[in-house]
Order: sequence, then structure tokens, then C-alpha cells
Amino acid sequence: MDEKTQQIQPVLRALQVLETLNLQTSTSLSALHDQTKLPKSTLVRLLDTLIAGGYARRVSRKAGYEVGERVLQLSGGFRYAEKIVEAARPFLSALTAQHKWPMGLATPDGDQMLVRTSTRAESPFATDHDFLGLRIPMLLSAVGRAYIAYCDEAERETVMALMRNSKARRNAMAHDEKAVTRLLTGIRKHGYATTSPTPGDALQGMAVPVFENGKAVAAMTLRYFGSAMSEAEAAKRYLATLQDAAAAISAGL
Amino acid sequence: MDEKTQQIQPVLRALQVLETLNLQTSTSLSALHDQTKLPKSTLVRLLDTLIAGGYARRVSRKAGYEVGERVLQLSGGFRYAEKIVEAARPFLSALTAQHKWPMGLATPDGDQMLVRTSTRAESPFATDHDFLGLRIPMLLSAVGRAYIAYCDEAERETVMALMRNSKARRNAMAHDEKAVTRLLTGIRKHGYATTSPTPGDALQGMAVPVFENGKAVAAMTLRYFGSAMSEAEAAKRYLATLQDAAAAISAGL
DNA sequence: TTTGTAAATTCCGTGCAGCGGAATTAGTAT
DNA sequence: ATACTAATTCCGCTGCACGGAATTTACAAA
Repeated sequence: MDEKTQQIQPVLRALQVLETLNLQTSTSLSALHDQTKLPKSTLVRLLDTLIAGGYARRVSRKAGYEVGERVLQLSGGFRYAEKIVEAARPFLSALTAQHKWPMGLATPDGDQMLVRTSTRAESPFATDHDFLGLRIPMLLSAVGRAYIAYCDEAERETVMALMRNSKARRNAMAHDEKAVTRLLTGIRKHGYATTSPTPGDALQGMAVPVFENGKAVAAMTLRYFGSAMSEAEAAKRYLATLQDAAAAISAGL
Repeated sequence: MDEKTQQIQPVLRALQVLETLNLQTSTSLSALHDQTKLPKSTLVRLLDTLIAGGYARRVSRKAGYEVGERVLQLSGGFRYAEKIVEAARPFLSALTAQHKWPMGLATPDGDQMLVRTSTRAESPFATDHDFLGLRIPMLLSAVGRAYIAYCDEAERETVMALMRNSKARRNAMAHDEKAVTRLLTGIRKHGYATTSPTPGDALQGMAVPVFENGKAVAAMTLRYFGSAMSEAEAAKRYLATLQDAAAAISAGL
């Protein structure tokens, strides 16, 4: 239609495969076929290439394939412009080293939160994939809730209006003003936000805002197994350290 | 020559370009040409493709190109533990070549152990199927026991809590605190863990932890026929070599 | 053990898409 | 203005990526 820059098909396909491999610890050929819609023979050819380059690895016939160490070279040079991301990383790493749970930091991006850094790779409890670089809903995620509860009022009004005018499922809650008010009041009272509890062994989030010059600019989260401890217990154990870290990050800006 | 796996040229070239872009904040076409030795027209084609996918951005005619945000998706699933796997593999192969028994290495994954590499294919005694990429119970397997006995206390407490709250059969033992304590004490006393002896000609495991900077990060196991020798005899024959190998792997990290 | 079967892997002829040298355009220095 | 360098586009050739079909493999059931 518009610009017709030529695309090299196998390159985009290979990158798609790489992204898919990043979504689970290991992926069978069939699963890859289901998720990418690419023919299996094509997948094998792409995988052979990725393996030869060290970007992927064959695990076993049954478990399939996984990402190889060299993928780190593909993004190691990427830096966000914001200094807060760089400032926060060492604190998040330290917390993960201490408590083992994966940590993350996200900044606002329209009606969603953009995950800027995480310590998923450093935690033994990171069963799901990384949200790094992905956008997550403002009103459903711990980081989003922490941010919206503490950002300045003008910004909150703008974002809320944006969400109210949105038909997206992720913003459904924005239409229930009472519920939002209740949610935010609760967050400010306790000093932290959580994801809405999900059944099963999914990871829960517990998030606090990060300020710069008294203005909320990001939120950081600690993610833990809901089946390992209750929310109250998690707060009792980790909230103070989380808030200390957030304050330390602010101080370093 | 040796392996004749087919390689898709443009894929490896595109990844090479991506890696080069990661080396500096922005890269001009000429610089890219110098560093990759690829024709400029080819580079433009590759870059167009990467840009269309969001993996690169054009900064300006003069400054050239830089990596795009989406590169984060290419490595988000990578686990730090992969490095250990890479480092350990040659040692496991050497041990199997020497003793013939299959070796394996696993890293923690929630309340289970994830088998990351094995020499099953190199051993004549591998009767059972391949566990590569599969998860095995923490408290019933040799690798799991070795890991839980030597990992740091905060992590052990978390994992134990997780298992106590679990109804899964594989975690049944977690509810008997006394039994666990006895088990772990015995492991630390002898310096290795075993699978609970099973009747028949099943393979037994004998596992030791692998440390990094004094922290347990994985466990490696030697698997042998229980009917071929007693546990004491196996320990006498192989424990020292196992521990030496584990130490060598740690040293190489 | 043998057999069954679902999945992974290899094979191979077709055709088109990636290739790169040459021509063109844009931006910069004199 | 003019010359010069680097970026971009053009285009005919050909080599290799494509994917359906055939084969092999691993595992489980009998």
C-alpha cells in the first residue's frame, strides 16, 4: 500500500522463531509450528541456522529447542534514554539476590505500563517469560496500579480519560469509577499495589511507586508465587525493603 | 566438511548486523559495511527488514542506524543458568567417556528441577528415556535433593513453603519436616544426594551441587544401575571425581 | 519382545527472492 | 556554485529458500 520497502522473508521468520523460543523455557517443533504457523520443514531450516549461530540450542526430541546464549549479543547494547532505568537496575539485582524473587520496573506509556528492566534471568523462580519491552495494562497490573495511584492528579485524569474512551478489555475497569476510587484509596492506604489474585501457581506482583523530585515516574514490582505466601505475609516481609529501595533509587537521581 | 546443516544466509547476516548495531550507540552505513564486509545494498535490504520488524531504527542519514526496542524480545527468555549449562557440558561428557555412566545437570525451576543437559546419548547404559528439558521433583530426585541441601537458606525456605502449600504428590515429603531435616542433614554429612532406592533395574542417581561464587546454582548427577553396585560402593568409586568436576565447573564460571 | 503412532527430520524439484555491481540521488565541504 | 563523499535505488541473473511428501525416529502400548 504505502511504502514498499522490501522485506527479507527468512529474516523476519527467524526473528519470529527466536521470539517464540523466548516465551517458554523450551519449545517443541510442533508447538513452534502451532505458534508461528510456519511449515515444519521451514522451521527446521531456520532452527538449524539459529543453532549454527549459537542463538538457539536443541534440548531433546521431546522438549524441543531453547534460546542459546548468544541471543544476549542481540540486545546487550540497547539502552533506554531514561536514567531512571539505569539507576534502578543495581537495586533490583540486589533485591533479587537477597530475596530470590524476580523484580521489575516499568514506566507509563499511554494507558499501559512499559516494562523497562527486570531481574527475571537472575531469579530461580521465574517460570513465566520476561515482560521486558512489553506493555502491560495499567489497571490490572501491580506496577500500573502503583503508578496511577501515586502519579500527579492531572496526569491521572488524562490517563483515566484515555482509558474510559477505550473499548479494550484491559481498560474495562476504567468505566467503573467507584471501583477505581476504591482501588486507589486502598493502595495509598497500604503503600503498595498488587495484581488481582489469580488462581493456580501464577506469579503475583507487589509494587511501589518510584519518585523523582516528588513526582512518580515509575513503579517497581516484586513478583512471588501466590501459593508460597499470602499477600499480607509478603507485605510484612518485603514492603519495607521495597520502599527503601525505591527511596534509594530516587535519591540517586 | 563435517556437519552439513543448511544455513540460511540472510538470517545469519541479519543477526550479524544486529550484533554490530549493539556495539555502538549508532552506526553509519559505511561503518556497518566496514565491520561486516557486506555489500552496502545488501545492508540496506537487511536494515529495511530489521526496521520493519522494529529491531532497528534509522537515526539520521549521518548518524546511521541503531537497535530498536524490539530486540529485547529476542533475549527476554534467556536464563542466567544457561551459562552454567554451557560450562558444564564438556565435563559431563568427559566423565561419561571415562566411567560410561550417563551424567545430567539440572537447575532449579520453582519447586522442581529442570534437566538442562545430559550425556544420555553418549552412554551405553541409558535405558530409560531422555529427561532433557523435563522437570523432576525436588525432594525425590538426586539433583533436587543435592540442590535444596546446599542452596542458600532464604531460597530453601521459600521453596519449602511452596511445596508445603502444594497438594501435588511429588511434594508430599515436604509436609514431614522431620524427614526433610533428616534427609538434608544426611546429604550435607556425606556430601552427596541420591534418589530413594527403587527396586528393579532402574537407574540410581548420585548428585552433588554446583556452586557459583559460593552459591549453589545447579546440581549434577551420575546415574548408575542400582543392581550393579551398592550406594556405598558407587560413592567410593565416583564421589571424588564428581566433586572435582563440580569444582572445575565452578572455577570456569 | 513386537507393533503402533505421532512426532521429528530429511528429501527434492520448482520458482522466485535475495544478490550485488552499477547508476542515481542526497547531503556536505570547499 | 561546484565538487566530493556517502546513502540509496535499480535491475538482470542465478542460487538457494521453499514446503509438500516421504522417511525415520523415539516412545508407549500390547
